[in-house]
Amino acid sequence: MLPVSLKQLETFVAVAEAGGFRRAADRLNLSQSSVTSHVRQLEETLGVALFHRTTRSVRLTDAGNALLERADRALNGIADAVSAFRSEAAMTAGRILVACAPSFASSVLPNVLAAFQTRHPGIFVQVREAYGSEIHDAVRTDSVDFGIGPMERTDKDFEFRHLVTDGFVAVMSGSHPLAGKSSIRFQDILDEPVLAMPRRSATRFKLETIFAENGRMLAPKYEMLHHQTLISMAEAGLGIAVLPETAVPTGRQGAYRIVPLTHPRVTRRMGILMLRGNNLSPAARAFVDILPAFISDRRDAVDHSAA
Amino acid sequence: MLPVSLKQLETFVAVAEAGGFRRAADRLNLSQSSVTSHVRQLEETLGVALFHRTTRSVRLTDAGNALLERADRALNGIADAVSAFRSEAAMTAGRILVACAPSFASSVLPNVLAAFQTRHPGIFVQVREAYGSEIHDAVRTDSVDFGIGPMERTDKDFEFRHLVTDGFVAVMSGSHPLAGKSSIRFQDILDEPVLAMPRRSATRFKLETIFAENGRMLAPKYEMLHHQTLISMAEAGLGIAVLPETAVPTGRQGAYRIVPLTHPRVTRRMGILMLRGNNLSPAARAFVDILPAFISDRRDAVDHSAA
DNA sequence: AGTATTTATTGGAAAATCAGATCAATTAGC
DNA sequence: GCTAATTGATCTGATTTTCCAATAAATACT
Repeated sequence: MLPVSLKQLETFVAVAEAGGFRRAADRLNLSQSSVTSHVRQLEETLGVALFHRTTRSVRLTDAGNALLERADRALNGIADAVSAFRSEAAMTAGRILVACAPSFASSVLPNVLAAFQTRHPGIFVQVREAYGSEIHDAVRTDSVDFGIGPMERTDKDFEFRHLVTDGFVAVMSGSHPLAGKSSIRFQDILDEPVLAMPRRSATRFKLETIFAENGRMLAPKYEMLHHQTLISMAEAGLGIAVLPETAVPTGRQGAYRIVPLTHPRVTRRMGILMLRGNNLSPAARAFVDILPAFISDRRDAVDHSAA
Repeated sequence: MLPVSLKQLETFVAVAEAGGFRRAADRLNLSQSSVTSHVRQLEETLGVALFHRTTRSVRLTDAGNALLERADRALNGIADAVSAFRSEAAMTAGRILVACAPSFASSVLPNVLAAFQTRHPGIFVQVREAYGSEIHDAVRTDSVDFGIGPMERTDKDFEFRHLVTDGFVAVMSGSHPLAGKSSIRFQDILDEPVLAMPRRSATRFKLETIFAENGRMLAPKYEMLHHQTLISMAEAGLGIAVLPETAVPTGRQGAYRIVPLTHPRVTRRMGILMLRGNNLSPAARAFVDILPAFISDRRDAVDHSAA
C-alpha cells in the first residue's frame, strides 16, 4: 500500500505552482491548515524537505523539484484517464460494436441508428451483419458489445432480452395463384420454385428443416445474399421468396404480395444477446435501452423475458 | 481536486492482477468488503463498470483494461518516486556539494570526509575549494548544499553555524630572528618579505587591510596558490608566510616555526554557511551534524551561534 | 441436495481529514 | 522605528471517511 495519498501530492503540486500555502489553499478550496499538514505529512513519509520556507516565500528544494516533475506526470496521467472515462460515461465519446442479424439490420435498426446518432453524436456505432451462430460466437468471444439476433438455444452463458417474435412470410408476384390468400401453409410451396438465403443463414436452416420434415429437399433455384434481391426476384415472378417477417418492408409495397406462412406457425424469438454478467459500456447500455421503443408494430416488444 | 484516490486505484489494480476480490484483499491486507467498496466507488465516479463479475469469476471490461494500463503506469511512477526519496532519506544514495575554504579543506575536512564516507558509502560528497566571497555566492545561488568558510559580513539571507575561530600565524624558518618568540605583532613583519596567497583570498584581503592601516602597501614577493607551498618557501628562508591558524599542520613540524600573530589579534569566525530557511537534504544535514565533532582542539567548536 | 467459495451489503467503530482560532515571524508602509 | 498586514505553523473539536466483522446472496463442486 502506497504511503502517500493523491491529496498530498495534489496539494504539494498546488503549493509549488501557486508559490505559497495560502494561495494553494484558495486554489484547492481547502483551509490553509490542511495544506500545511498535507505537505508536512508528505515530507515526513518521504523523509526529505520539499520546500524552503521563510514566512514570506516558498521555494522548492532540490528534492521538491525532483518530486514535482514526477508527481505532475502521475497526476496528469490520472486526471486524463478520469476525464476520458467521464466523457465516455457522459457518452460524448465511445464506440459500440454490434453484431446484428440481417433481417433486423435491414428493417428496424436503421431507425434506431438514426435516433441514437442524433442523441449521441459522439458515439460511433458499428454494425456487423452476421447470421445466428456468428452472432453467438461474436458475443461469446466478447468481440462485440452485444448481438441482435435469434435466440437459438438456451445457453447459460448468454443473457437474452426479447424484442420481437418473428414469423415467416412468403413473398410472391401479385399475379401468383397464391397471392390472394390471407395465409398459406408450408406444404403449399413444397413444389414451388423457392428463392432462399445462403445455407449459413438461420432462415435457410429453418426452411430446410421444414422441407426435410415433409420429405423434400430444398433445392432453391437462386441463392441470393440480400433480402431485397430476393423480393425483387419474387416480384418478377421468378418464384416464391421465404423470408422472416421483419425483413420485408411493410410500408408501400410494389407489385408483390406478402402472405404469412402458417401451419406450422414457425417463429423465432429475436432479441438482444449479451454475455451473462457482462457489464455493458454506458453507450452500449443506452443503445440497448432505447431499442425496444422502436419495436412499434408488435405487442411482444415489451416482453423482456430472459432466456 | 481529483475525484479518485490512490487507494481506489491500487485496489482496482490489485483486483485485476489477483483476479478476484478476495485474493486482492489478502494481498492488500484489507478486508474484502473494503475492496468491494473501493472498486464500486471507482466505478461510480468513473461512470463505467470496470469488471464483469459473476460470483465466481472476475474479468476486466474494456474500460477496465484501458484503466488498468494507465493506473498501473501512474502507480508505478509514484511508487518509484517514493522509494527513490526513501533511499535518499535513508542516505543510501544522494549527493552533497560543499564549497569549502582552503584552510579548512586542507586541515579538518579530510578527516570528516573519511568518517562520513565509511558511515554512508552511498553518498557522494563533492568538495569545491573556494575563497570567502565565492563561497558566499555559491551558497546564495543555491549551487552548493552549504558552505564552510569565514563569516565575513552579517547577511540576513545567511544562516551561520560557528565551528572554529581562526587566528593568523606567521610561519618562518627556524633560523629567522623572530622564530624564538612566543607571539609577534603585525608591525614586526611590516618590513619583512611576506609570502601571501592570491588577492581574492580572504586571508590576503585581511592582510592587506592591516598593512594599509599601518601605512604600508603589502608587496608580497611571491604569490602562491597552496598553503603548503608557502610553508615550504618560508621554511627555505624566503620570507614570512602569513596564514590562517587552521591551515598550518600542527603535528610534526619540519624546519619551520609557527608563531601566533597578535596585536592586533585578528580572528575570523569560520563555520558552516547556509541559506536562511534552506532545508538541507538528509545527507547534507547528517554531514553538517557530524562536523563539530571533528573540531577537537578548540573550545568554541560547540558555540552554535547564528549570524 | 449439500457444502464451500465468492462477491455484495450493512452497521458500528476507528481513523483521518478539515476548518477556525491563535501564534510567531516577517514584510511593507508611514 | 513603529504599526498593520500577510504568511506559515500549531492546536482543538467536529465532520467525514475508511475499515472491519457479520451476514446475505449467488454459484460451483461433490
